[in-house]
Amino acid sequence: MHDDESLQQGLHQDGRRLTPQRKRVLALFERRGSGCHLSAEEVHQQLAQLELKVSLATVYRTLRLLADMGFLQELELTEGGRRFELAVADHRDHHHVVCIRCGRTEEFESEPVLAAGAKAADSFGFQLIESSLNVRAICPQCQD
Amino acid sequence: MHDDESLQQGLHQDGRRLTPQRKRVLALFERRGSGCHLSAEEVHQQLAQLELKVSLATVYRTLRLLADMGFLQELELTEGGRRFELAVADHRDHHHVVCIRCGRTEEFESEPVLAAGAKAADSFGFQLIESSLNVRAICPQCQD
DNA sequence: GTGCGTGCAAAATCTTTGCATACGC
DNA sequence: GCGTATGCAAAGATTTTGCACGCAC
Repeated sequence: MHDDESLQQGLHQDGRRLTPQRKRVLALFERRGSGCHLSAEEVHQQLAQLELKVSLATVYRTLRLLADMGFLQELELTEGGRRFELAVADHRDHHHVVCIRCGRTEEFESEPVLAAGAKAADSFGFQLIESSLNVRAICPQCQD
Repeated sequence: MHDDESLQQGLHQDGRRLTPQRKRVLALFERRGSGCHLSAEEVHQQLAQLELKVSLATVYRTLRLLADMGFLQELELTEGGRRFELAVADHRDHHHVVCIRCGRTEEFESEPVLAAGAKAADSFGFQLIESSLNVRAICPQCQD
């Protein structure tokens, strides 16, 4: 579990500052847990509901910052804008099954997939950062 | 290799029409081959260079149509807009290694990855459509 | 001829940026 | 205090849509 201190430490390393806004955004993801995918707009609205206003521009800046720092993970699902989720060590390399009709998303893990991604990166001389398998499918409710 | 006839046939099934614009867009992808990822803007510009003008709005509409029909495949790389590539039967399930710095992309195939995707979809009761593994990494040229 | 498709321009989204002010350090 | 971060509003980037005309069928 990340806390204010690890965030502060990471920020100070680069001469950055721990602000209420940054704490709020990260805390929101932590409250929601590791399986939660949020867009910038959703982060903005959910914080507003909690009476913790953060401007949308700052949400965008903060999401990018937290993703660059490794606290968040950007998803590549392309369904109505970019989404982010908490990057937790033991949860970093899970994958997604997305329903192409209703958007319902399930997660899973797979050792062979991770191994294949690592092997592929290596074979091209690339330095692996992370890999994610997106499975597009139709969920039971949306099947005709 | 798709040709005008299979496109026409698919279109007519749904009361749609074979237009020069639709032929041009699909033909562009076929000329480029199966490994080519193009955004709407790129399709628009490349057609313009060939003196085959298609309005950008129509390019967007056509890309979505062709993807829905299965001629094209939408990629989920989220690097500067959505991209599409030709969906060829024997090439449908390849995966991508993307350099997060320069965007260079390499492709690879992996049987275990396909199997893992199919198994995951099945375990949730989802009907598999396709799966793609995106590996984010740093290419040799961009490594410090 | 019927009605789907196109081009154009406007609108709707989504995201970034410039700048003055506020505040973490 | 110094310099980063924020909020606001404007600009940018990307994608969609309304409408009149054109063309595939």
